[in-house]
Amino acid sequence: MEKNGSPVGTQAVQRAMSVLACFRDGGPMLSASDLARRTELSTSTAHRLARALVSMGFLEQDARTSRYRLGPSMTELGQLSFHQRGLHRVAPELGQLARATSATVDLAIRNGRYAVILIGGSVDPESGTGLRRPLHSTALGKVLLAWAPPGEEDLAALGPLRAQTERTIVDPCDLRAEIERVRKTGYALNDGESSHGIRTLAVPVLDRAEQVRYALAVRSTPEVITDARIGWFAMHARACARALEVLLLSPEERRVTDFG
Amino acid sequence: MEKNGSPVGTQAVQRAMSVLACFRDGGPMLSASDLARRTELSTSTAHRLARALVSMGFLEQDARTSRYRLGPSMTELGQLSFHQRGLHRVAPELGQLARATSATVDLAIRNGRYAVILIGGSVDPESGTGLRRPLHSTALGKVLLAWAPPGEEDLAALGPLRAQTERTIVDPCDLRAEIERVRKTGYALNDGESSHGIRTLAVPVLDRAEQVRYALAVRSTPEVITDARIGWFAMHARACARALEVLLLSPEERRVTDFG
DNA sequence: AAACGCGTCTCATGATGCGGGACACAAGAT
DNA sequence: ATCTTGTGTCCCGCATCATGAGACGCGTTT
Repeated sequence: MEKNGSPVGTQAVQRAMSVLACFRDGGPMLSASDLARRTELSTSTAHRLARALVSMGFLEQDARTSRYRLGPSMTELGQLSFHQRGLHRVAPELGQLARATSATVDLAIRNGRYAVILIGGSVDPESGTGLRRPLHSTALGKVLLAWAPPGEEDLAALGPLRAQTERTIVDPCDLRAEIERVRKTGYALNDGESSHGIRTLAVPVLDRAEQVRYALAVRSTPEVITDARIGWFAMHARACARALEVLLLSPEERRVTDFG
Repeated sequence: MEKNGSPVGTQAVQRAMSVLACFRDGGPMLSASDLARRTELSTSTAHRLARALVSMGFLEQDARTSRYRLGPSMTELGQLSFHQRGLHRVAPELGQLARATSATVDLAIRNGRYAVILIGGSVDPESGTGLRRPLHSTALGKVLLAWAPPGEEDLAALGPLRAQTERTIVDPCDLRAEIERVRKTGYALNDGESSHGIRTLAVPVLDRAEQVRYALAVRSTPEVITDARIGWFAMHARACARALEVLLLSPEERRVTDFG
């Protein structure tokens, strides 16, 4: 994938993972040649890796079309990690925030050069569970950059800052300044920088080590999130973030009819 | 993992996946040497694989303890596959069944030699999201065996049928007969075969190809699920299963405040 | 019919992953 | 204090393993 650090010792593994990573952007079902194209591997290699992944349940192959999709092991380990993070407990809180603000609410984590929305409540193509958003042009991303853990705060590692709209911050210096502002004010704003007529406000969510692990965002139009009401939205978002922090900290506790 | 088919061409990948698989049974955080022990790999290899997985976000390493846990890519792809399967839409239905029957409800998928609970609403150690249950000693497992897809119906591949209680079916012939009965009646029963004083009833959930993809179970004590009421529970479970089938088939449709 | 695209498999080659071993560090045990 | 045991980390030569060209059969398109 990235031509970076890890020099040797793991080529096959990296390639296998990049096969899995295809499903992030590609549709839910990909053919063997799709995989070969997307990963830029030879068909033999892609095919062999896919078979290996199938044999361990990380992919599964449709009997009729012989196309691949993410397999039960992926769902299993994903659910496991979702629960180990305690994320199943936060959904009700997010719904409450969505209703209180009449906005779309997303919870995201950083994964490499992207903010990944783990729980999201919208159908619009820029929000919703599973989506990967750029770090420099979204409120979620700015929050995750502003309090990035040591080793991940390098803006140069983001590569060229692609413009999504004419308001997108494309100059690294401007981005640095913006991120400094986010750190000062405690929240990030995206005012039409990733798509026209959409305004997003995001705040950090801390883990037990007091490090920013997730970002919480409310999205709506500038008519709803007006300049005058930004403070109000920030307050609500932060209150929700604090509630999430408590939920994520607290030990396991479920009832029989809980299905978050 | 299994010493089966795939002869060559994928050793590194299989090993990397078996590193990930450690987290199924092990705790949420494992040290490098834990991984080496569980995978039966040399410490060098386990370490190198773990590093590779970290570099791609499939694992993450705690800065303080240098132990590993499942990483954001795992959560991301897991959530993606969870949504691609449409599973986020079924939780309310499961909750309703749980309330209607005053029982614990679990939805499971087959993964190799296990039934994996993808959504479960209980704290008891035999139920709940993420758990792996044997196929031969659970109602969920019997359902998944009874309508196994071609290539997975071989009971011999299950290995020795380990006894959980004195009622567990350990003879392959008995299991074959039991499975035949499940096919005939349309539901499976587990009456203290995996743990004393627990009775479970499971029914199949079909996908769009009319194949059994999931199993749905209600669990309680024999005092609740009495012999006389088994039919009633089966009916309710099947009704819920049908509702799930419709939900899983229907195209994407969410509202802003949905947080399944 | 011919030309494509696709999924699948084989096989010789050498690049790649392997693990013994070394080192540093920490926490008990003697 | 010194030894012991368990860690996490990294190097580096050897040979095992992954690699990709190519072949084959099968549909669909031209």
